[in-house]
Amino acid sequence: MLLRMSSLFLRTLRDDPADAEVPSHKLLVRAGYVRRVAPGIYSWLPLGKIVLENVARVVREEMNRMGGQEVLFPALLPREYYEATGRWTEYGDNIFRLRDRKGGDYLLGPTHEELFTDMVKSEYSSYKDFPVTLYQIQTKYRDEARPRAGILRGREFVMKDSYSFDLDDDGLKRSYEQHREAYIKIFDRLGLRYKIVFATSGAMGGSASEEFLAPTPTGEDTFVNCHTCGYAANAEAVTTPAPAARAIEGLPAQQVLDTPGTPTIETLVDFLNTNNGLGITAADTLKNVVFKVTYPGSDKAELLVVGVPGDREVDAKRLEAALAPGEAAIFEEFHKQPGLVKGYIGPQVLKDLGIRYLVDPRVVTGTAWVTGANEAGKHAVNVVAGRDFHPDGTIEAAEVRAGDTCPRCGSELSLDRGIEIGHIFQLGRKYADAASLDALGPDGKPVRITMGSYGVGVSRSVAVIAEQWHDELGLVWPREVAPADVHIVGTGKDNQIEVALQLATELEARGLRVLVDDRPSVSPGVKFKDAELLGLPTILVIGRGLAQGVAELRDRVTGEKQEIPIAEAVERIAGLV
RNA sequence: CGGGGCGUGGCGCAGCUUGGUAGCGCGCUUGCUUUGGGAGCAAGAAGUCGCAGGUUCAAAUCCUGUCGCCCCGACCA
Repeated sequence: MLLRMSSLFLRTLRDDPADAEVPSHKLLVRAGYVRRVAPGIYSWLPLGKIVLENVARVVREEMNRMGGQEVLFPALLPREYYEATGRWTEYGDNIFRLRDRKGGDYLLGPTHEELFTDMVKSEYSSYKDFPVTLYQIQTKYRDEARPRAGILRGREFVMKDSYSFDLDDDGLKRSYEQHREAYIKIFDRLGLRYKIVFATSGAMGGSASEEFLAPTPTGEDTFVNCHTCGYAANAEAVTTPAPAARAIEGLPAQQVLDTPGTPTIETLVDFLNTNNGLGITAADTLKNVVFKVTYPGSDKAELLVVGVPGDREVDAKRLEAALAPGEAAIFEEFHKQPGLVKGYIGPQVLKDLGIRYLVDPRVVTGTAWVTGANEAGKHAVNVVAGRDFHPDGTIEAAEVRAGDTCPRCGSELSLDRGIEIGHIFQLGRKYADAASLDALGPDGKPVRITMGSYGVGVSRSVAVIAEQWHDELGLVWPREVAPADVHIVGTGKDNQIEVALQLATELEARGLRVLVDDRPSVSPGVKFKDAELLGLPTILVIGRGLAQGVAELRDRVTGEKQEIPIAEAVERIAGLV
């Protein structure tokens, strides 16, 4: 492959685009890889298209190597497929919906479980056909509430999604492990730094699940990390170690105190310490937050009170993850529930009111709390779990903080941000059940198929690589995804450009992918800046040393420059691949 | 959906407070010079100032409305 800058469809920009905030967005636009068309929708220019294809190629090679078979489904889908699994409703505003001329409902596929399931069902029917793994690399559409950060979160994006179909749970585990291995190879080859973390399966349903998160300051996912034992989990999926239950006997009886004007934890703690000489902290209080929980397809809302230590907020993401597919909204209509006194809610009365009460795992039997007394201006102290109130269960909804206890080894957890580049999970039989996907077993009885679902953000990976691989001068592509292996710059008033073109041809013949800057009458400074911005891993400058038969070889990663004989430079470059 | 910011040639921006010929840098075109760090000189092309209505002799500028975009949050395989 030989690309000539004199004719390459490329325009680099000297300034950062005004609408870009994150490095990958700024650089991919400035370096002429992508252009914005609409919010969250981007065009790929020649160099960007090459990088995107390179990422797709790596993904494809590793998927094939693990035995996956590539298929391609349409992005434009009729409603029926999503109706059967309830997701036409479940996905809400997040899918692009459209109508054909006859008024039929269609959507642009946000994900393709239904199609894969249906295809396997219609083609395969014997246990002898399984296991099988199918995948596709395809454009997905999601009408995100807020696309952001260039191609890190778009409304149209390229994704590899695959699905494994197995006869039993052991088979599913094997397929899952195979994918995990393949993903490790993929992301290693792409030069990405990433962390594999425990995850929740979200709206997709299913059980075992891990995410591949690329740590970046601009990441949208928060995850915890234990530097002692290696435990890592998405904040949504972190489990809180529950302390051992304590004895209730001998604890002082609960007592109601007048605490006028203390509707918040802060005012309450302040009041009790000042007026009652208690010396408590927010962590000694039990905060009770009321939510309305709705489930897809139903318009009835169920009330739920969540109890967390008063020094912690309820984390909306964790709550949603814990309730999925239910959705929680803050309850505001206190006039409809006279039993719940805003600012003074305590769990003592919830059983009688018939309201479900779930607590943070730290609220174990025998712990005593300062909490609401269900009367305006009154709180109660020494309210003991298991004696004065009986929760309906626990829920992982309290915010996670750096320094929290590792659920595996008890050390302190650290908190980092990352971008999800891959997600693998054992889906189980949700979609197989919806589609009645069975294989006929050796005994003539049907066996329900169990599925795994696995995704790689292909276009997102391009942006994440840019996020992780750049410096103040521009992009620095890992060779495997770079638009070319070498960037040859011809600059000077003699025959430098001619020589650069000759070398480009020679290297191309030896199997390298070459980009040559053969633009006449462009000043050296511009060519150097462009080479740095574009970010090919190796730069060869044919310039002022030409008369002496010398070229300058630059390593874009290390910044190292050396003047060496041209012939030697060519050999060195040829030896890179 | 809540909060903040912004809409002026292809890109980045000034002008708006105090109404009066639409400007700067980059990029683009032509010519000459220049060629190791985003060159110089000269001459050009290109904008109904997001849109609609209003005030006014006169609106990029003031008023009202509206649309769009960006950022933070909510939301989100």
